[in-house]
Amino acid sequence: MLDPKLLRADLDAVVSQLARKGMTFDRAHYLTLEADRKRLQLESESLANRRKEGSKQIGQLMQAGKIAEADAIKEEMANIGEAISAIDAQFSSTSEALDELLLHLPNLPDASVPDGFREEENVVAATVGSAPDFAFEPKDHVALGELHRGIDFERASRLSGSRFVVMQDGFARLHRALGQYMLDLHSDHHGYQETTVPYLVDAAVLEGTGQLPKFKEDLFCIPESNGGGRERYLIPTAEVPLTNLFRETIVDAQALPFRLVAHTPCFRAEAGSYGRDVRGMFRQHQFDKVELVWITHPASSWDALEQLRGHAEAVLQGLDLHYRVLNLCGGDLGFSAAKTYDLEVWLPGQQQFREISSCSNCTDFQARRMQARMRDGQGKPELVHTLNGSGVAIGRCLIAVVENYQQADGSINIPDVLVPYMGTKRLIPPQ
RNA sequence: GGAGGGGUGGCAGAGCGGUUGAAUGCACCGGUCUUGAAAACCGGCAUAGGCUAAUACCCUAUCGUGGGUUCAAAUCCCACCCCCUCCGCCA
Repeated sequence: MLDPKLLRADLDAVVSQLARKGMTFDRAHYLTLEADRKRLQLESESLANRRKEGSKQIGQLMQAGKIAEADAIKEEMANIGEAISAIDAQFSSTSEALDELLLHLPNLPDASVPDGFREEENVVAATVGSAPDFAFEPKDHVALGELHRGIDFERASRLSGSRFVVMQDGFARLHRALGQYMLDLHSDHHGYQETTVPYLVDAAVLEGTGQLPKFKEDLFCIPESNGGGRERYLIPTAEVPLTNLFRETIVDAQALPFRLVAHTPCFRAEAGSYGRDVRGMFRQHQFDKVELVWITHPASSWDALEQLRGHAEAVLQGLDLHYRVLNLCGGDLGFSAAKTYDLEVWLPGQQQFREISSCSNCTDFQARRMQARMRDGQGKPELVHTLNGSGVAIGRCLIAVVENYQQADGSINIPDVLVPYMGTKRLIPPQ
């Protein structure tokens, strides 16, 4: 959420910054609501003040035994009470409308974010390594999965429909190895605190990180089967529970930054992507991901973003994969992000770079929604900054490994860092 | 699933219809004392919203959450959420 005070103080700046994200802001609607809010709030509060004073007097008169005088004021206060309820009804409906409007506004892009609205306008910040040079026609992961009998879409769809996968044998093992490798790398070498989290969370938690209320159709919702009860949502990323660990808390600034890592499944309805990436397991309703989250002092979040990006890159470097880093343009930024680096890995099967990680600084946008704060010295509590990044998407990483490490005979070499987890240096297709 | 107990400031813990944003203790900050530290003593110390140039003053709200009763609710009533103990069941 943006700071409501910023909208009041410098609406022009907010409007032009939102425009960089491709968002048109309804100025007139906002100004009307804001004017109403101010008028109604002032009115309601001054009436409440009179009632408070009156009630105090009644208390004093009653104790002094002046019942008749007390009764007179009681009558007056009863009228004020009615006036207050009338004003408050209007006030709460305008302030709800205002909150609703505010909850739907995305974070503002940082100055270092390039202009643009299309994917092609993202800026390549770095390109690392080089594509493997195959002396044969490389297969994609679907063909390799078939050859190794390691990936089974057909049986998965019989269980759950499209966009689900079953993996077995070497592929299943590779999937596990990748998760372990990433978790160990981040917790042992990058200083992250390994964390396990719930996969089902309340709506308020998703509101905290910005998935709700605007993107409900992207989520799987789980009502309790007995009809009543509360609704919970399957997490679309571990960013949601990890970041919300700090909701409604005030931490000591000395304890910052907090750096957390979790390996979880992620669930996405993919409502807006019918027909996209239908082949293979690139885009699934359920996938595993190792997620990195930082909770920082507001003064150090930009430095943290560079470090976070480095930690995600280290995963790919360890696997010796070819990738590039994009500085996303304003129009391509996510709802909560002020700046995002995407890591795209080279997939020989598709002959292109595809997203495997996204690292974002959300500044105080999520912190304000969650009321995640810190206390620095004697001052008032201040909002923290939150960052998140994939470190990295496991299923997509598996695709990258098998496609990049395939051999002419269809076997797949195992990257050195994974050998301890795999117990073998090579996956050989079954006869 | 059954039976009880409980949610109050950073923590512990009083208050159970009236000038209570809330006693007291701990923690924390400032000061006195001390060569220094500790102890002791004195003072300060919630959060949010509004107004505002202001992190000043003032106003409003907040004692798990939401409703209700009342001139007035931390205190009474209702619903819900969460936590704890015991029993049963269970990965």
